[in-house]
Amino acid sequence: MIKEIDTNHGKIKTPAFMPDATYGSIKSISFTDAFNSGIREIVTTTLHLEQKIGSLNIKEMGGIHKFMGWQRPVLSDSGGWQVFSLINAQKGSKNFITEAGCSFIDSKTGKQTFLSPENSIDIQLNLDSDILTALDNPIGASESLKLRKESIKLNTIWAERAIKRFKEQSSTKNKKILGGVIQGAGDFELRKTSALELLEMDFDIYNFGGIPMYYGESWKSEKEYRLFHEMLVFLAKLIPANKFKYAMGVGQPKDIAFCVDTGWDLFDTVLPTRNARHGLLYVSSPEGEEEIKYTGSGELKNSIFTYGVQHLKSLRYKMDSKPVDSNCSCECCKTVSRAYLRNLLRLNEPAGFRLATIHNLTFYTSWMKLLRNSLLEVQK
RNA sequence: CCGGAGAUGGCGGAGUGGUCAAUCGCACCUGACUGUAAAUCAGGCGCCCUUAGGGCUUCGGAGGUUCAAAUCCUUCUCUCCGGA
Repeated sequence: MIKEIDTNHGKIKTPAFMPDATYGSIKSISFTDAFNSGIREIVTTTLHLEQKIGSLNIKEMGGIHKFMGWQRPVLSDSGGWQVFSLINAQKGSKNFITEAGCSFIDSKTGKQTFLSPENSIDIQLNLDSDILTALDNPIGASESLKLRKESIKLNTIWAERAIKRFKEQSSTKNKKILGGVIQGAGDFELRKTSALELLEMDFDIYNFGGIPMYYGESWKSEKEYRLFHEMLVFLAKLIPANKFKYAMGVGQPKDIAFCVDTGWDLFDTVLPTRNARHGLLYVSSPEGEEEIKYTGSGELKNSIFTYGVQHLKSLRYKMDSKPVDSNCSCECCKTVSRAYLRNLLRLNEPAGFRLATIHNLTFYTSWMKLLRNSLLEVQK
């Protein structure tokens, strides 16, 4: 469904895709580039900003919008993902999690940052982001049931403490929005428990803390990929219609289409930006190496969405003088050939990263527009 | 001309009797990437067989020693350094 999220820095038209500006920057492009690529809202990360810059410093500099030079909505992630990727997945490191919170050590500087549900909120308020996220505690499906249950319990406790702090600190004139993150890996019962406990707390947004639901490669098997989709459908049904649904880390264009089809509103992923740097370009389907297709089955019943992909560093583009996508009007497609961009990327030239990123973000924003228009058609 | 050093797979550069089709880096090829510790990572990279594995031809050229040579010997060619 087409909805709007009203923030201090403008309205977000959903379904919306927000690129990740993890360190306060969308890698290899400027915010002007992002805007010109159709981006209207972005995600940034609490832990990284706190660790590298310091939220109090950013507050002193006038807040994250002024600091970055971006006057549109900013969503801050809580640092919960780092709990998973930097602590759970790296056993034996000096990082740790307790009920109080979690500690991260910057491997490059040795600097320790402690994140609790409360100070994660404080940090995000210092940043002055528009949409905040409660500190969450993800868990992998390969852990024991006992551990998974404990993890969900802690996730709920943290969420409760986060929303309490949020309500204490937020002023009425400065409207802020808070999201709570549903965890539970690939287990429907645990997900349901997590969702119902969080629903009692009345967050503005409910987040799917999901991708990846599994450690290693296994989650990409057909069976688990199906489970991932089933889980998204399952959770979407549990979340009331007056709440926004944010599928964190999702994902591939076809998965975003699937999520939009099943009622999810917000998305973020590093795929378009990272893949751009690595030479994987998203294009309209006739221009790609193979057709990737999503056929609507929910709200978007009877609609078909297709696109393609180019491994631009491949030899096959060496002498290709066509633009990356002749149906695209971004700076990249208007000015350079595949062959030239391929060269820039192979040489790790920043100019190549920039053009490829601009292209992929333009693709993503067009994709979202396509999905939104399809929803509008259906709603008529 | 004399003395010294050296010639290794696209390049750089290990290896000085068997475990060497030959470490490693670069380049090259293919693939991955999902709330970014990612300009990253994985695999391939003499030829042939679809893989496990096997077969074949390689370490400047030619010849020799040895059960066995990129590795030892002889010789030729070339390169670099020093001295006339």
